[in-house]
Amino acid sequence: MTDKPDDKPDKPRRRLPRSVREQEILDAAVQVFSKRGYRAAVVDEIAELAGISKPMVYLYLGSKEGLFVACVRRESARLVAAFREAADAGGPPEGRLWAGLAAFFGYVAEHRDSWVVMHRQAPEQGEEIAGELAAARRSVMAEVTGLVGAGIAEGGGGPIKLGAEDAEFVAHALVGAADSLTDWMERHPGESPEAVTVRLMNVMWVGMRNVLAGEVWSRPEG
Amino acid sequence: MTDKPDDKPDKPRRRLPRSVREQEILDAAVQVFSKRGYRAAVVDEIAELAGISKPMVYLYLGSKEGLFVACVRRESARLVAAFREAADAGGPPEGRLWAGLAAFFGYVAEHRDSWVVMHRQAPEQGEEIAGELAAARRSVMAEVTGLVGAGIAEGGGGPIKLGAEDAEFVAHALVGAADSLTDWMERHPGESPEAVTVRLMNVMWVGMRNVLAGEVWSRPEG
DNA sequence: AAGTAGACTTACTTGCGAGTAAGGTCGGCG
DNA sequence: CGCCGACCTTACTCGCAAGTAAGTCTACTT
Repeated sequence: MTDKPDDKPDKPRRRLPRSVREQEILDAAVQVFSKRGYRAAVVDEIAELAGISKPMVYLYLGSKEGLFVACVRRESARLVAAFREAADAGGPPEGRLWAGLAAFFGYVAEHRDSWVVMHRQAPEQGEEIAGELAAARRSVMAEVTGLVGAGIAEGGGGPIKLGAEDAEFVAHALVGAADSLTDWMERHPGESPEAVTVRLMNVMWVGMRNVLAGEVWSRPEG
Repeated sequence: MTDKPDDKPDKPRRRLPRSVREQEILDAAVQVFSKRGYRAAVVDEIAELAGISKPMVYLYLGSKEGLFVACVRRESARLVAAFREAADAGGPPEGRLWAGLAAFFGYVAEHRDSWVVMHRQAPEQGEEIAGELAAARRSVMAEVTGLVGAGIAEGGGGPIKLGAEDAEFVAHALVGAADSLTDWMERHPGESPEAVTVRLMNVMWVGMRNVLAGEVWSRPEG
């Protein structure tokens, strides 16, 4: 409790190498940006949460904007990595899509801040920020589109022909649904990410499969 | 309407009754909030866009927060009204869901600002704001859940039993997919809201229908 | 015409938060 | 030791934007 000068660093000002401290700053920034949004986030709060003072943040990350961009880059890379690792396993596209989505839900459930930061920011100022957010979304979307496209190609023997545009459409629908379902998951803590994935596959994959098989829906009349 | 027969049409410094001016302020506010996000939006800009000066905004709406809340209330009421009007027509739940979703896409395509304001704001500060946004989302979700539930009940003759929880799940997936697809629509201006709705129904409704008929998807094997 | 109420403005005050200057502390190494 | 480079701080500046005080203008009533 009482701080000994050098024996047991219970909670003294730890002196950390830059590489470590930078990651801690990013950890704190993701939390605060996620909670408050970019504009309402206060750099002082991020610094305090990281256990240092504001000038360190500016020394290491340059500016609030640079800090945010670094967050988005790191977090989107993490999500894409999680998705890819799960989906890169062999097997049919169906199983790989399942694995990818399950990884997605698992990631979002466990790192909710990360997801909110990279996907739920208002289209606020800054060409730089807008571009970085767009890039992050695009990279996630590209992963999903790839898998969906593979699924379409596999089921391509039927009477319906679907192309790249359709894969993009389904990918958008899937990602949007997944995003919205993270809210649903919060109100249903009993449901595991895997269970949610199965539910989603039941609605969307079965639909796609049957469309490919020829069961096309069309507007009743009116 | 009728031009005053006095001086320049260049600067028509119109004097408007409060009820009218308030609506113009809200129109401007929705534009600016949508473009910049709540926190980055500047009241002066809203006032200028509405053709008046800042104190009028405060006189009529009380505060920036009050202004935002009023926007969210008005816009979400509009969207719900559009959805309800389309979906209240008779016919099978399937057709009503189609009509509701088509109205939704139509609304979002035509009043993009409105949608962005009520659904894409960061979870910024303010219990008041957070509550209002949550209420807006809930009212939209409730509409969709109702229709989906009706669809489930109609198809309830099959071997699979789905309940209120499942309707809520599907509604979340639908709304999220619809939200994300508004981005897709921006890159495919050729696709009408109706066409997008048909695509979405093909993926999701067909899936739901077949799940109800017994075609359950389950995870291949790990 | 004179009075009044409500629409509208200019010109502030105030606080907050991004960014910075200037320096403090600590460990290692000649 | 003494100094160097890294980590880290206190204590500012300064601009921007929320909110307001105090008044002006005009349409309408009597």
